[in-house]
Amino acid sequence: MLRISKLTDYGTVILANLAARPGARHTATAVAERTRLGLPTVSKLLKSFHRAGLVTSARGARGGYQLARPAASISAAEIIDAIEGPVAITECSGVHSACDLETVCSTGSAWQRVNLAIRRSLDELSLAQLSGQETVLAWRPELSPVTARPLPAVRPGRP
Amino acid sequence: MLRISKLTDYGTVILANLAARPGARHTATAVAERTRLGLPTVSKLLKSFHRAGLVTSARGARGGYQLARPAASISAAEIIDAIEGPVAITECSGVHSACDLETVCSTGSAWQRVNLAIRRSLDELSLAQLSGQETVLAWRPELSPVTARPLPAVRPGRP
DNA sequence: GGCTATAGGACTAAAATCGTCCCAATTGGA
DNA sequence: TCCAATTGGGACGATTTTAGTCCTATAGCC
Repeated sequence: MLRISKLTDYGTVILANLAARPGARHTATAVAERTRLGLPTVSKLLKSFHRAGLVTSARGARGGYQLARPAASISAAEIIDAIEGPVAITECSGVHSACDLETVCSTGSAWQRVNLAIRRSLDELSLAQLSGQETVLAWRPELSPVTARPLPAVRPGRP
Repeated sequence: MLRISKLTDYGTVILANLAARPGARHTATAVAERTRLGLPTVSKLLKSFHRAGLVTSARGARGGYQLARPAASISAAEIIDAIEGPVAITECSGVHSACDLETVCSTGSAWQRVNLAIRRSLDELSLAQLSGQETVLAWRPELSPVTARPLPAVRPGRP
C-alpha cells in the first residue's frame, strides 16, 4: 500500500499527454480520446490542475488547456498536491499539523523525517521524466498514440 | 495525502509500547490499556504482527506478546508491510507488478524510482527511532505512561 | 476441568474515493 | 446577434477501502 490515488495516476497520464505538444491547446475531449479515460474524469482533473496553476486554460470555442510551464519544471510533488493535497504520511507529519503536542511526540518527529525524504524524491521527479521525455528505458512509440502509457487493457478498472 | 493508514499508525504505537520492555510478555489487554486503543483493534494488529514475524506469542494463561527482535532491527517498512502489504505507490511500482507492459511504460519506471527511494527511507527508519529510543528531540516521560505518544485527546477519532 | 490467553476469520459500519451529471460563464464564428 | 463549443464549479450517487466488532477454536497454566 502507501499508494497515490488512481486519480493522481490518471493525472500524470493527462499531463504527459499535454506535454507531448506543449505549444498546442488541447480540449478535454481530445485528451480523453487520446488517453482512453472518461471525459468527466479528464475534465475534472484538468480543472484541478488549472486551479493549481499547472495548466492554463481558455474558455469558449477554440478553448482548451495547455501546460503552464515546461514539463521539466513541473514536479511529481506538485501533481500530487494538486489532486490529493499536500503529502503527509501521518496526521502529524504535514506542514500544518493539527497535533500541538508534536514537540513531545518523538514518534511524530521520526515520521517527519520519512515524510521529508519522500517529499524530496517527489520534488526531484519531473513531469518530463514521468512522461518519458528524459531517461527513457524502453521507448516504443508504435504501442501508444501519444504518451508512453500502457494500453488500456493492462490497467484494469479504468473508466 | 499519500499517507499510511490509521491502523499502521496504531501499530507503531503498539510496537513502541512493547519495545519499552522488550523482555517482558505483554497481553493484548495490557497493551490496549496503556495505549488507550480498543482491545479488538490491538488484538487484531498484534495478530498481524505475529503473522509477519515481528512479535512472538505465547498462548494460554500467562501468555502474551513480545518483540521478536530488538527494536533497532525492526524497520518502518516491515511494520507497514505487515499491516498494509508491500509499499507500492502505483499499481505498477510494486515488486510483483501486474502490468506486463512495464518495460514499455516509461511512466512506470519513473514511479519505480520514487518507490525505491521511499522504500529506502522506510527501511532505514527503525522502531527504536520511532519509539523515541534514539535521536529523541523532546522527551517528557511524565506526559505519557509508556510511549512518547501524544495524549488520546489530540488524536481525534481513536476507538 | 476451568480459567486465561492467543488464532483466525466473518461480519458490520463508517469513511474515503471515484465517477457522473448539471448548470453557469465565456468565447468564437456563422 | 444568436448559436455552438468549451471551461468553471459544485452536487450527487455508487463503489471500494478502511475500521472496528464479534464469534468460535485452540493452547497452556493452575
